Amino acid sequence: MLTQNIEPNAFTFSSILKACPLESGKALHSQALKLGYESDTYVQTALVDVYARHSDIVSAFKLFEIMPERSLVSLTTMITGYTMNGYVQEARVLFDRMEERDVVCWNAMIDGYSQHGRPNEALVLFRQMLQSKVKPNEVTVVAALSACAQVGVLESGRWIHAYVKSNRIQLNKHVGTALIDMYSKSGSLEDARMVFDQMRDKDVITWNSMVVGYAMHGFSLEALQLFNEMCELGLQPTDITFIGILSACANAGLVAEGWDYFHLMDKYRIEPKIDSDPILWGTLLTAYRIHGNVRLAEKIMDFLAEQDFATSGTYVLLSNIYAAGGDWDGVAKVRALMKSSGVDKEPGYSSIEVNNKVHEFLTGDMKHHKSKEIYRMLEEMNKWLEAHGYMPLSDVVLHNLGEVEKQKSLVVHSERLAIACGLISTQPGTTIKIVKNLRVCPDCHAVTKLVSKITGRKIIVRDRNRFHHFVEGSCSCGDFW
DNA sequence: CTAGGGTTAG
Repeated sequence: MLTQNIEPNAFTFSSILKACPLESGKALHSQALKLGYESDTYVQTALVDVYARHSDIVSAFKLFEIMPERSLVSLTTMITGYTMNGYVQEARVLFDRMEERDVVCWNAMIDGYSQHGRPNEALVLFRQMLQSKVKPNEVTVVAALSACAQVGVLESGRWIHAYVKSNRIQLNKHVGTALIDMYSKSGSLEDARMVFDQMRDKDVITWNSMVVGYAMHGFSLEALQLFNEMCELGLQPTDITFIGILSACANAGLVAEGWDYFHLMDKYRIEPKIDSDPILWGTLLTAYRIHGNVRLAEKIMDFLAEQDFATSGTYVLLSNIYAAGGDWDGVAKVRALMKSSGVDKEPGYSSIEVNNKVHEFLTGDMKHHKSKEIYRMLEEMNKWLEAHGYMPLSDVVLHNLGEVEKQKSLVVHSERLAIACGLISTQPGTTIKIVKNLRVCPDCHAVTKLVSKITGRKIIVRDRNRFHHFVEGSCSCGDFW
């Protein structure tokens, strides 16, 4: 166009600016200035978008600031730009100042929260949207379902599913996959599978989320079965599919099959790749915990601290390695190190959803309005455990306490409080679902197995990485986690 | 003509 000496107009600029690399964006920016399109609102908005998409939030904001008129679209573009780069609060300030809001702008804000680890705020905003006169659409429910999946709130997720049905929101690929993901992360594989089976228009991402769902729950054979089905249908598995089935093989101890699938990756031209070093080091530390190799664990830890890879999780892991060997000086050393490096142990909590309300528990929490009954139930549970000859696994407790105190502190682990709450507030025989922010501790794992046996209840626990289905005294993870 | 969706092990 330029070589033919035809002058691009504002529309040309804004359309080319969509999906263009940063350097071309900059070039187009100066072109637009030369041709006098700098005050065109479409061009300006597209430029804000280009800069924000390439993490140049400063340039984006500079442009946004000098725009003579702020339209709904330009404000939404800036909100999206902010949230894309993690400036969720700044986005919210703009959002709150808007005089009118349409569905896209609500979606941008809700999704911004959801994609940046603030699912509860996403859900609060979603409820506010329902009160407003703007109707949610497919995009809204996908963002809201993703938030439900993160928090693990099955009842709220179900409500949104019902809302989809009764408000003529199309159950397209995106909505369907979000539903599958929400159901499996909220502990209901049955519902996830039901949505999966009902969907007519499935793509590889839909299949992946079902495969990953099965793998996450420890249903390895189902995951492999589904993988075979998708291959027979001629679908090309992706790296995520392989993550799902390889972890399924690992959890089920299917070593030979694991290698077969690993070699199959070649056929689909998928390169083995590792994209998160710190987590891999954490895995190595876990292995050293299992094998009690303190010296190597220390070496790794020094390295991690040096590289700024150390997280509260890796410190706690090292501390547990010391604690398991009775090295309380080591434990104290790690504590001091955590303090000096400004890393806090992430407080563990467990939550349970009862009647659409989420009840959250910290260790030793007394804030619940039914605390008295919950603690009475805990005592009851202890009696059951004692009668079954249960020995507490007190090694796992982080602190240097006497044996009696250690056991006391195990008894009030947040997971046990949540289970006690579930036992007193749901019908006998119903499944109890718990969500935890950390990994399950070995003691709580053993206790939950026994409680499932004694009460005849199925207890489903979602921890930081995966699901545990406790049924009749055993767990779907096969005690491997 | 401008803005917005889904899956991710250890």
